[in-house]
Amino acid sequence: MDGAEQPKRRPRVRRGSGELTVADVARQAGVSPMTVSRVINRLGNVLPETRARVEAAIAALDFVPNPAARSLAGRPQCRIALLHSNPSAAYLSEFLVGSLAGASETDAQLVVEHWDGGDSPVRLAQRLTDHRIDAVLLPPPLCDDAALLAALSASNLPLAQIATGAPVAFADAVSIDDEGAAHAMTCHLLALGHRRIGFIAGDPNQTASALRQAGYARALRDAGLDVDPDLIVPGDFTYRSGLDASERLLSQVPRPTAIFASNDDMAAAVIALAHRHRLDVPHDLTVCGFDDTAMARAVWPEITTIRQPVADMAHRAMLRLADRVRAAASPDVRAPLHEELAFTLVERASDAQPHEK
Amino acid sequence: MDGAEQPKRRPRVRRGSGELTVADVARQAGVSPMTVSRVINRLGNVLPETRARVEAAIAALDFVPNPAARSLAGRPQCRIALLHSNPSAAYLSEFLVGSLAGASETDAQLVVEHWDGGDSPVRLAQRLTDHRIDAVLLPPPLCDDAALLAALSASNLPLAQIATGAPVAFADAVSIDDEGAAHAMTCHLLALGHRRIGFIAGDPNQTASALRQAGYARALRDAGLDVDPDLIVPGDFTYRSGLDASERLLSQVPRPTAIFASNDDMAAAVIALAHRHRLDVPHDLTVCGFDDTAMARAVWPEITTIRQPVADMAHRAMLRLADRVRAAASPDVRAPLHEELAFTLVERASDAQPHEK
DNA sequence: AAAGAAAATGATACCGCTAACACGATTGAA
DNA sequence: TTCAATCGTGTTAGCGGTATCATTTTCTTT
Repeated sequence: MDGAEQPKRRPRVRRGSGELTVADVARQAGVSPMTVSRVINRLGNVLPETRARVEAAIAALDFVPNPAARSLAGRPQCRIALLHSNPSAAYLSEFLVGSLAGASETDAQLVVEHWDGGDSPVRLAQRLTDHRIDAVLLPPPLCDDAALLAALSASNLPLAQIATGAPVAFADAVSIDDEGAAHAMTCHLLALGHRRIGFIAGDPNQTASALRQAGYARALRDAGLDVDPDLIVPGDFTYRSGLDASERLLSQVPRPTAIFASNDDMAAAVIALAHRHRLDVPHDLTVCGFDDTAMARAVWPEITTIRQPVADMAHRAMLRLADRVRAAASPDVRAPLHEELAFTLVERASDAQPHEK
Repeated sequence: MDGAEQPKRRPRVRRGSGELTVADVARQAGVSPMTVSRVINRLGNVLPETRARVEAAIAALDFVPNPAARSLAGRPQCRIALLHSNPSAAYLSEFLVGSLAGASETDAQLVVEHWDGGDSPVRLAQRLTDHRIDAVLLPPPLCDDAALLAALSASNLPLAQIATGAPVAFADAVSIDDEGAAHAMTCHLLALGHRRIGFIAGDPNQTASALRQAGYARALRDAGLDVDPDLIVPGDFTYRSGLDASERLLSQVPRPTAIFASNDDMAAAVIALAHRHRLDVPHDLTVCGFDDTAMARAVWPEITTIRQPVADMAHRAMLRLADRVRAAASPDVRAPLHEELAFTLVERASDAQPHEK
């Protein structure tokens, strides 16, 4: 041993979690870490052959980049709020599942915020920016609140409306064709042979309601039938309103042979009331709903309804917002995009051909 | 200018997002960044006076530490899976909201995973560890699946059972006192004056079912009443089963004056059937449920039920798991903790005193 | 074919925070 | 009084990526 004093520092203890890093992949592929990063992020200027080698290495090692490091190293953080008004809304869980999937895909953080209208929209916007929220996801019914939309937009927050009937110019929107779906359902009832079809409208404050009613009316007209105003009764999407509405419909003479409710809760109410009137569903009365929420399969008979791909919608909206937040600095701010996803008519047990008396 | 060549590198462009850092706080407080970190993480060995100064600086600047940097700098990552079997279960959204709150508090990542029993439990465990899941949150009914629990535990994954009736020794558990809650509800019915109280049992595969039934029976015995086996009918938590069960109860002579269903879906079915029998709820028949899911407020009259603080439960479980994952390296592995949260009896419109005929 | 432009890749320095260690100031024990 | 243990705080070196610039290679162009 020489007399020179040893350097004081000993080799530091590794803190690393032992997980793979870009360096491991780089070694395996015989390139530099930077090239690996380029491949991962699909940045151009990588020879196809190199890219292939790196991709092979990634696959071989089953490498997953560390999101924390990623976001720390320059990629802007991205916190997206899901603003809801009703924590027990039936669609919320599907909503969350979809958003969460989108969030983890884009390495965004999902923050669930609640707003019941107690604060003013402006205060809410303030609260959100204080919480460093970068964008907001708006499920119904909040997606149709004009004052809210205005306030959030004024705070320069990118917005996404989900399942709205009236997309605004300054927000992204993902929805289904409510009018078309209601049209399809009505056609389905017509095809079964129904001619007197009652319709229970939805909450007039939600934009989708009018669209659904329009689809119903168009289908009747297309079939050469008159739209009888007596067969259209108001509702507000609650079970209770469905009870009142169906009472009005079922007391008519002649009674409608089918009732199309604007959502499943009201459809469930129709079934309950029909049973109280000693009517068999679907033998004496066909009932159908809209949304395919848990209620549709909770009751008996299970309700024929329109399925909205809620999880998908939330997923798409999430990706779109993350994109927008990350691209905010760049010059090419894309115009808001209004996307329409396909709905499905799911036939269950509450519909049948009209019964000849 | 001197002739020496300028260093090639120019000052780098700042990539920072302009957000505050520990350094800013340190400057403001006149200490080093490390001391700020110590204060934030409540590590000991900081003079109270220094701590106060730092805390003041944090408050003044409204500083929030960057979670990405935090986890990158050593704190072990923490990915927790919420494993569910039914994406549209009524409680799932509350569940997610609570878990998400816990996740953001502890800087853990929540991953939602679905399992319908298609894969073997062992394969599932494999899949989870492949996805680098560190711990698993189990809501009902999965929290009672013995094979699943065994497989996950064998993979060394910390587990938390939520709302289970039978906590296992090797998992954390957060639940309510199902037996006590059922007892309380039954006492409530007795206090109203009911003596013939029907009971609809829950799915025998879920451990909470037996507890609820036991609570019902104990309350009757406490009141000096016999437990009439004819008044206890089986169910499986579905609306459909509630329909069958209540048919059996309502056809008895004398008819029960109250029916206590083990969950809200079945209670809703009781109401529907009662209406079909031209019975007014609650005038002719008192109905109550359990869980306080969306169904309880969807139907009319709204159902008197037992509220489980699902969001809180998920929240607590989440914190516990994050703790456990982070403490995994340390020697003092705490014993699993079984926690019991308070329930609430929420009175709505489906109960009343028995009506004298 | 030489010079120049463009493309591919590498090297370096961070992002914001904290583990590990260093070090001066107290405090306590011998 | 001297030396060691302790405490409070500062210093250094990463964590695992990526922005930026440097360098090398390849392809044009005249």
